[in-house]
Amino acid sequence: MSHSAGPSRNELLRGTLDMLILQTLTLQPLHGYAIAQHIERLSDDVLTVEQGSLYPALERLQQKGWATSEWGESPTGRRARYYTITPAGRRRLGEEISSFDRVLGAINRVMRRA
Amino acid sequence: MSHSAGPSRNELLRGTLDMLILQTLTLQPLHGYAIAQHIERLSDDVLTVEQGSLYPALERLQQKGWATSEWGESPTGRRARYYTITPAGRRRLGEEISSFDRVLGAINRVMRRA
DNA sequence: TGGTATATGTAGGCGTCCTACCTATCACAT
DNA sequence: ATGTGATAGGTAGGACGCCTACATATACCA
Repeated sequence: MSHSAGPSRNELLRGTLDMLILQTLTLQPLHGYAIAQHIERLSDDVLTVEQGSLYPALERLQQKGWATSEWGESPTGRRARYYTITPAGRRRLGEEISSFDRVLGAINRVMRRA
Repeated sequence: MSHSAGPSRNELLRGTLDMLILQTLTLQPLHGYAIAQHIERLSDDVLTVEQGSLYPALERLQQKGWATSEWGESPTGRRARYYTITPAGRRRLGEEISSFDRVLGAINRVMRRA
């Protein structure tokens, strides 16, 4: 175990993982482990990306045609699968952002702070 | 059917329904159907609250002690179960709002718009 | 020699939501 | 009178997305 005690609370809004991964891949192709680290660090460790969520998500993105992958070598010299966002993936990301903002605005109106 | 064709897209962020219901109940005790309408209308019909989501959610809230209910009569003269938020429910609502804002801030940082 | 970080994955379970259904009452139009 | 739509409450079954836990392997360092 790398961190202190306490039940690691589930800090990820359901349905946002694909968006976060696609956004991360707009910067550069990355392997899964690095994608997770990037999301966790940019979020100041508020978000956690478990392997059991990450790899199925990456599999989904490929099946939908939003990312491709190929084996490569990480900076540390280990084998790693590098993921690249596709043009369809960029379009999809735009749609997910729009939808997210739309729903978020709606939530804020219900919460009386729009 | 009351609305036009097309697969009614799932417009509700997973995990936010309890928060939206509790927030609605801070205004006044309401019955389930009216809660759903209130959320839908305040959200400009962006959010939809299906009965299959609503009633299990209300059941959850009662089991957790965040709301109580009693039978009453709606303005239209029909029998209706009125839900009231408890003090514990108000505390819970505060926690859910804090958590939501924390995660939202984190997402915005990852999406590079914090 | 063993532990930690890196790296990829799978299996099984769980909660939340949706679809689809059912019942019932009341208002209103046909 | 008949039926349609809005109001009102509910259940059953399944899909989906995430988590926990496990399994494997390599590189590096103490």
